[in-house]
Amino acid sequence: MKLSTKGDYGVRAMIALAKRWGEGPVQRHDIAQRRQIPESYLDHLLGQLRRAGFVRSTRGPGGGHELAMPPEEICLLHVLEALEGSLAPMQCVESGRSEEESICGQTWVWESIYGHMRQTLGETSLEDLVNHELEHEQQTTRAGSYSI
Amino acid sequence: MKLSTKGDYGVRAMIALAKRWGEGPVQRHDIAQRRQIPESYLDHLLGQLRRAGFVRSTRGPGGGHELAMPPEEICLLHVLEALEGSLAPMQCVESGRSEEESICGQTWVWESIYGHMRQTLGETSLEDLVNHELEHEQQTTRAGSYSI
DNA sequence: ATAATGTTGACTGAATTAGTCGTGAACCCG
DNA sequence: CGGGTTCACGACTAATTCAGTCAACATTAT
Repeated sequence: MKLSTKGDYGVRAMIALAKRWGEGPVQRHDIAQRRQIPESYLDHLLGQLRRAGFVRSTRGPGGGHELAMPPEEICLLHVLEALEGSLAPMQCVESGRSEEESICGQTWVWESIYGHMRQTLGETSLEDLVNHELEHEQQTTRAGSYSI
Repeated sequence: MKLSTKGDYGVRAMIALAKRWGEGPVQRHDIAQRRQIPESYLDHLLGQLRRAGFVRSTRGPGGGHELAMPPEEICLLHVLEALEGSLAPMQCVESGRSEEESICGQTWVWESIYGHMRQTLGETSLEDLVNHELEHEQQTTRAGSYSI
């Protein structure tokens, strides 16, 4: 039941872009370094995200990548599905074949879990993730600020 | 985010055993056939389930496998964890390392999803699965009973 | 004894994942 | 124009995991 690194990395990259929303293109190299993603691999992910319409890229000096829409309009579910395809934990959950149901016997449980997962991921936008991260940063900054 | 066939097959096998609870040992061959599991692979799964204490096996003629405790005392979560190890969708969800949090940025979402998943799987016993299956069988039987 | 059954671990093939690399294309600047 | 910067794409590879087989062995009923 692991999320692949593809999904993980992809979301990290999107968070990185969301954090710079409105500040012009961010370079691949920059994203890779900040979020610890192999740069040449990041290429593929950005490609998929661009084709899915979430990212806009410009070449040449001063080029880079940026979100194609505001962070609050992009939810985790769509990003992950663009990268990984369906997140369904079992075949029969997606296909809904009742023939297999009698052999498998657990479809209904996984359907429930999958439904909840989709809802949670669907309700969480990049903006939420960024805000959450900013809060966390404030805390650690405040804690360390005695050292001035 | 797929569940491996190991987990799927293992649960199928446990349902098969739960359905025969109290009727003595069931043979590997029987389980494999009913639930469409490769018989030699089922071996491994039963081994793991036995070592985890869910299944009791007896050798020799008339031998086979049976649950080591009543179906209502075995939940899906424990069965799956015995087979697959942790079901955590990401490393950092399990380890709870806050250093990675700042790079990954999505841990809290997955923690929530994982928590819900564990709760659902923990609340679902083999008995529940068997009952659900019996209800479903009744429906299909009733629907076809005009053919007498 | 012997036949039926479970037990174990080594082994293998296939599939998927996780990348790398090279070439090319667009763009900017002088 | 020409050279440096940056993305774009596809071919290729390495590593890992998954799924499954097989053979030798242990235990028990009769």
